[in-house]
Amino acid sequence: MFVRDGYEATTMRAIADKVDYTATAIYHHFRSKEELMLELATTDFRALATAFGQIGRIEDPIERLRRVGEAYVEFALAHPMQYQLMFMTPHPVMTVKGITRGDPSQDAYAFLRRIWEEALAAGRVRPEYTDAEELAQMCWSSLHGLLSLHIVKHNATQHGEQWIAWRDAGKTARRMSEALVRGLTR
Amino acid sequence: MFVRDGYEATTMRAIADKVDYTATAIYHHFRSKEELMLELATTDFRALATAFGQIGRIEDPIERLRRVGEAYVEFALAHPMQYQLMFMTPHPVMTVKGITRGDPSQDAYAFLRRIWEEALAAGRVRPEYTDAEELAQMCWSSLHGLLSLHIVKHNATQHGEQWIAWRDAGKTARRMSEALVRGLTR
DNA sequence: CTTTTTACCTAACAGTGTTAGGTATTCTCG
DNA sequence: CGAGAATACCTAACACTGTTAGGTAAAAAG
Repeated sequence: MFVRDGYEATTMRAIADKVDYTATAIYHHFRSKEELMLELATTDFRALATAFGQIGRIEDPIERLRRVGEAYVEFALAHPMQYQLMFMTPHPVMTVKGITRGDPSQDAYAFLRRIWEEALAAGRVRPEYTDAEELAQMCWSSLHGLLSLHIVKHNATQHGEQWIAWRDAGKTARRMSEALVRGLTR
Repeated sequence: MFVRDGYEATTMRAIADKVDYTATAIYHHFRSKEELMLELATTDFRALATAFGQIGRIEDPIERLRRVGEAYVEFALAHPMQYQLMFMTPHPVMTVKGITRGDPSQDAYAFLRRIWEEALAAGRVRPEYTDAEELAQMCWSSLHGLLSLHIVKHNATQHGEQWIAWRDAGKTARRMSEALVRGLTR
């Protein structure tokens, strides 16, 4: 229901009706609506983290970059609601259970930044770019933009007309990343 | 109040209190909360549209692309709430007053697509990219990603810790666009 | 077999956007 | 100028939201 109708549109009473309980019964198992949503999302977030752990072993930083992008896109498209919760809500829940930030194997952003640090050290980057933080933010932003637009567009087209002839998200994301990396490296 | 606290957090009663009226008084001037917000946003949206009209006269498509990106970024950073309303909410208000879609001088996306159509016709694009729609979506997405992350990060940091060492949005946007365009053109 | 914990319910609260119905004030025009 | 109409605003209230208080029956513990 969260994925189909969105967080706001899914009411506690509607959830309770679905499982033949009262809304108040839910509060004996979860402290709040937010915590319920979070509990549902946590499993999938951990799956993303472990996928990153696998990728961490790849030697070539640019190849690792491609793979981490792929995994990220795959996650966002498979779990749009979780993605929305994590990166598109004004009140992001900072500390998702079991995901400590700062640890590259679990924190997507720090992982991405480290890749660029290695690429910089290896002399693979164009001279005008020297800031790993900036490079990471560029890469993340471009993918996030495509994914978030696809997610809100998907929600919007359920309730009306479609405006733009959207191309396949996964394919466009890959080709965009290729172009961006081509423009950043030498 | 909409810009400072966000759309949801700004209640009709709070707005009414601020101007020493009752909440119901507002409904004699605006049909709903959404229409009130829209009325406030419309002025700024038109400003963006006219800015695009000015840029439309530039000959070189790539130079025009740079300028349209600049104007877009400037708008988003100056009017974060309007930007959020337009591109980041699941229920986008499709028909903003005075902005008819499909018209390149007013519709940002169609404008961007036309630029790439011209660039393709002029042979300025790498052979692996032949779809103006895809090219437009890549450019728009990358800027949107950076801007939307900055906007939600700005909202988030008001209520707590900051997570990422964000670089200046305008500068990063420009350098990212440069890299992307470099990777797309020849 | 008693006691405590658990699981669930009915009512209700405080808050939201919004509407119905009524009352002054202002405007229109003969 | 003055009667009628339109406007501007108010108080109550509705339907909905997440959430809490307090009570009841069943299950678990000792």
